[in-house]
Amino acid sequence: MATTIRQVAAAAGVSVATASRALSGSDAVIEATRQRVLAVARGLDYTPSRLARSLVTGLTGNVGVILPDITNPFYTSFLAELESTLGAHDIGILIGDSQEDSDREYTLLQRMSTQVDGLVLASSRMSDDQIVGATSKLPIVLANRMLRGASPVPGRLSQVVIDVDPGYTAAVRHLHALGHTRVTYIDGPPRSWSGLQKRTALTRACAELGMPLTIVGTDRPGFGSGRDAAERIVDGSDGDDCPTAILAFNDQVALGVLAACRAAGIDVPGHISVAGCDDSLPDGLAWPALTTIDSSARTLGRLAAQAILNPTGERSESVQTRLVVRDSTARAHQPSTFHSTVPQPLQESS
Amino acid sequence: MATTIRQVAAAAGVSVATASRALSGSDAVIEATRQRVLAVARGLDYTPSRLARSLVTGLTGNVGVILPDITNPFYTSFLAELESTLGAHDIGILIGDSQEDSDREYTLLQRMSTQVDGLVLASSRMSDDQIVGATSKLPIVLANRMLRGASPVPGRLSQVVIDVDPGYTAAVRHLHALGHTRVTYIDGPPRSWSGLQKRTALTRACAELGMPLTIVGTDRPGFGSGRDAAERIVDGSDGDDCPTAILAFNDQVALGVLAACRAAGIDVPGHISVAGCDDSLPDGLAWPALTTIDSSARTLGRLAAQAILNPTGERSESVQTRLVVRDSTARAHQPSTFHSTVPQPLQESS
DNA sequence: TTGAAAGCGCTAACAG
DNA sequence: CTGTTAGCGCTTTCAA
Repeated sequence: MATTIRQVAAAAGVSVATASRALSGSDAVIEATRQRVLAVARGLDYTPSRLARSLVTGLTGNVGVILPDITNPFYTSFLAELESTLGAHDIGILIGDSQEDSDREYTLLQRMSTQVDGLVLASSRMSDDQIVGATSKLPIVLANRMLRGASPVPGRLSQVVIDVDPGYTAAVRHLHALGHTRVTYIDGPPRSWSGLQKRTALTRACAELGMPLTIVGTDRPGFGSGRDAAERIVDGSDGDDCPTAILAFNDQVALGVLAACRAAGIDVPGHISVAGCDDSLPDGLAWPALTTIDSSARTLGRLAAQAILNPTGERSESVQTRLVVRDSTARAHQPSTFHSTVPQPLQESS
Repeated sequence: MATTIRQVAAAAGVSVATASRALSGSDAVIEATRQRVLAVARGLDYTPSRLARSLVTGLTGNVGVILPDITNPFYTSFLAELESTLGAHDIGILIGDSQEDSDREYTLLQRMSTQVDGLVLASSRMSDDQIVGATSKLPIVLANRMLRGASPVPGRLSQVVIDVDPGYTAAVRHLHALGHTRVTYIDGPPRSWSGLQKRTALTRACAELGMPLTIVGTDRPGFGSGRDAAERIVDGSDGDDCPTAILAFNDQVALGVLAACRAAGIDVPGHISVAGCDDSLPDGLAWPALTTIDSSARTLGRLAAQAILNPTGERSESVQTRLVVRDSTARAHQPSTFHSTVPQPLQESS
């Protein structure tokens, strides 16, 4: 059995109360006593039980983090920043991977609820009602997701998001200026809030410029989805309706697009321009260097950590985005090289 | 305040003892009573406090996982498998990122020690003594690391590792058979146990074939390190001592090597062959497709989870490895042609 | 089959 | 400044 505070107290010849005070750095202890207690504690290799402490104080010193896919670099960066910021405050992290499944997310939330002081829900797939309901058990930080305006935001809910609008709008304008006429967007998972934001921004920006937009969905926003989607796009097109540019939900998806193009012998950016989102790739990973939208998962992690550390009631912060132009986007390929120039009507599913 | 078992008991008209029994599925409760308690509990939205339960049972239902870099896909896969396996048994996970730092690792261990039932140390950078010492506080599963034979292995320590020897040996023989004469190995972090294994396997295999081996180190085993190391290798060599093949600590490093070669106009595998380790890349990510050593982080995660679930005293399991030949390794380039300033086409006759 | 009571290890009044 | 006392929410003897 591990050493308890009672043994420390006994060995130091003081009461448990005094031992507790000495150990927890209360100033209501004379220095000599404190030193004695501390020395004894060290000698006995005493580690206070956070469990017992939590039970009485009602504070656990832990926060729970639930995310859709711990294998996705976006969440991994987010988590790294969160962990290091909170770790510096001696706060521990309970982690749960919901695997994009809202039921599993709820189960995890339940399991964590009695052993954490708060919860960070990254890209939650739960309904607004479920989330609002959960705030009655715990303070919650919603990351990369916002409640639809309608529902009243409870006091114990913070929201930190990435405002993708400027970035995606700039991307569309950038492509338009380069003469692109048909752009396809490869979206993220169906229930993704940020996917909705991106679709919305793109739809608006394209409409403003009179550019047709095609949207295709994926289940998981990774390399494989991007590659598969791009293969379908390329295979399913004759020259006429093949997009001149592909925008992706994130850099991983864009990487998949680049791979599919390479495999199909399609030059990027010669024939098709490609852009990603997150600016998450180290220099040189993508070839050609990927035009992307700078949206830092790390920054989001920091904001989430601050919301946890500083729960000033409801709050809502957002990370700005901007376009980073690199080598994967260029002047549009001349349609004449394709078979025909007659524009086709494109369906749009948003 | 959340509902307590006392309130449930009161509302159901039974004692807390009975309520507890009903809730925890003890058979010493008449069915009618159980149903009543359960109904009341549901009505009150009761969630049992794991904290309180832990305090009395001495079991937390959590395990801690400490790893060197949560941003590294290897650990991320490992963690995903671990989380999902343990999650299925309703076991929670406390996570800690040591950032390759053994002091931080020890701090995390301390912090977790009173709120977990066991600890998984992935690629621990702590000393054997520290690890052995820690087993007195907790059952420990060492993943991707073994104690040096000397120290007696305590009963509460399990070790699950990847046996890289077959894979790296096969890689060396493969290169030798292709006529390679100078191979350079780009290693992982200084204190890495698996790095030591790899160096050892390579050194032996090369010695057996009379092939010289150069080893260069990195701090963090990622894309950037691989790229930088490869740049140095290429820049620092004139044609004569430039390696004909580069082996890497893992696929991320190998990816960096590929990028550096591409940037320098060096053809892979025409001029230099490259191989990674882990077989962690989705098909199409690397170009050319990467020859690698199949060593599954997921499998390691599963073994670690089993060691936690089934603590049959000391145990030691290992995952086997084998070479997966793809397109990044080929017949060695003839030194005489190396000095040409123009990159050579891929094909080569033999 | 149920209930009363004794803690798990710790902190937080309240006295002294 | 220090000690005594009462729990935090739960499980688990031990009796009934």
